[in-house]
Amino acid sequence: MLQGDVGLELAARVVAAVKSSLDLDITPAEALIRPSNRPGADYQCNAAMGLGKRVGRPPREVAAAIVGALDGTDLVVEPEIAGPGFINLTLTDTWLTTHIEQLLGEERLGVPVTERPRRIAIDYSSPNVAKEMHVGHIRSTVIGDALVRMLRFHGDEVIPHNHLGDWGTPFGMLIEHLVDEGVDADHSVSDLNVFYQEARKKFDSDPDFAERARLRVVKLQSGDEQTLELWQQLVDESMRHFMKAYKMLGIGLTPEDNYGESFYNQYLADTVAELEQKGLTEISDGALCVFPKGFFNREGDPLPLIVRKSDGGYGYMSTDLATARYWGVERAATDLLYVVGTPQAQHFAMVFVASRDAGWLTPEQNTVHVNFGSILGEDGKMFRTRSGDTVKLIDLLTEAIDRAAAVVGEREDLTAEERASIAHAVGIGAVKYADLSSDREKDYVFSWEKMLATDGNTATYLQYANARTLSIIRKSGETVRPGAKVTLAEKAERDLALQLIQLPAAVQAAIDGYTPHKLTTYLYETASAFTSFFEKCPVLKAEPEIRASRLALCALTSKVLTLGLDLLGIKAPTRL
RNA sequence: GCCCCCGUAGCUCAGCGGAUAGAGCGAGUGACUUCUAAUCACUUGGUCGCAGGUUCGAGUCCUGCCGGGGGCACCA
Repeated sequence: MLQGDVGLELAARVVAAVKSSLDLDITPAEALIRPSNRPGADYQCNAAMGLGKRVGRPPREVAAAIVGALDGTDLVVEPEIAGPGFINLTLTDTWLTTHIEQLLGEERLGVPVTERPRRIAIDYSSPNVAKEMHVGHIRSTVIGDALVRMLRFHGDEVIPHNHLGDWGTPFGMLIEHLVDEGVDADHSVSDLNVFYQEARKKFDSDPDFAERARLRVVKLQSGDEQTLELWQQLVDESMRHFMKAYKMLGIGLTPEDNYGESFYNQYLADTVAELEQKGLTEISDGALCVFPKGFFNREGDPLPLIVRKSDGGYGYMSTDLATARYWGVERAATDLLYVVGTPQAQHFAMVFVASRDAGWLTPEQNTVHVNFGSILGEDGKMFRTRSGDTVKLIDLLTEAIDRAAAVVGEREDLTAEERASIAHAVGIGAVKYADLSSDREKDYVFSWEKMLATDGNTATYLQYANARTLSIIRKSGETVRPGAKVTLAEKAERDLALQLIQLPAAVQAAIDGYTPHKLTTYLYETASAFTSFFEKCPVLKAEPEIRASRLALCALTSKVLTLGLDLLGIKAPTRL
């Protein structure tokens, strides 16, 4: 049984052919196997041109030598050499059908488990306590969750952590405001945004209050019991809110995954002491700083990470160094992933350099800022939190579900419960998919219309295709069994089959670059290949053998779409 | 001023150094008594920001420029 992608197998064959015909050692990557978009060719090998240069022979001659030595009769039909030296590879129908038949019985649909699992600590979501989650939190939360799912499926040990903004100076004013409002009034923080804004307003306008807030910060940091209790109330209330959003979104984060700023607080003094001990710090403008090499401010002077502020307090830079130290040393993670917006790129670059200088991370340990573009308003400007016009996350999700419900409501053959469940899957899926289906590094213009669209490259389209596959199978009254005989007569059937075997490559590509959109693109193409097949190839009315074969294709399509969507954190309802 | 990211069809976006740059939306024409029309087929649409360079081959790599965005000392 072939594990993984066919492209890898083809590459191995080409490597062997190059060795035997040209006596050259090349890597599988150098075999340059690519899926081909040429009619009639499934894959192509682009190695001959480069090798021709290397051995000083015409590329077409090299291509002919490779083809002559290629041991691939079980896999591909006689390859054809085209243009300057492209080798067109077409899978035999025998191989393709056999492979499809085998995949039907395979839980992982051909995706291998990694042989070298890693321990991956991933920081994502990271909302602020006492602030309601808004659209700006979608990206980190949804992308992070998808990465967790994909990496776990890949076989890695994944440790998610939610870096809550639950500590620091704002909590002085928040706690004082809580005291003013009456500690027992359990509804006092029910609307977190209003609560925060009121506290802020009082802090700015009432010097008395501001002074109390400052004193409260000192109490908090010195561990005053009563203050900690109040603080805990704020955190708990916020967590209830976060969990509500996570539950709606189908995000797996729980309070167990909380590693907020308050958690790292206990490590800050040691972290800083260690930096001092290693001679990496210096005092600048009264602040204790680390100056990682290669970073400069606008005057051209070295740019610091301020590890202890001039007032003796610790800021986010100390905390982020403490996280790198904690996950790199204490938890021995092999990979540290931070799903945080692009604007913080320089900050993370500095933290990574400083952490390596401090010896907390070895060269074998990867640090990746899984950055993503900003959410922009319709005006193309940054969607600022303080603009007052932010869309609340819960409102957005509710709206998305309502819109989906309006369409599902027309279905009369479903129970109210089914309709609600479908509306939820479709609405939430639309929002998540909108965020996962484009290159995460690019900025994102917020638009209801785009986010809730149900046509084109959207979650709804995939869910719809899946529901149709299952509808056919349901109506057939049969269960498709592994090993069901498959034949590929029509072009639409073969196109679909070829698409279905490429899941492993798509998953790997998405994992390699932490780029979920590579998977969404593949799934969209798969759904598209299915709908073409659906239009052209009747299943239930076909002759028994064809019918069985097409049912098998439907079944495998459904498995691929369902698994793929699951890796993205999107539900695939059996009916729509 | 320095650094980072982006610039592909009217719009939103894919595109792994390979052949004639692809989808969706929009617009136009067809297709539901037939497995779900939340669909499909066909048509329309491009100086890949500009100029050099590397290469057998550049949307993709390098340099410079133009345009947009972001970051650049005690907020995160």
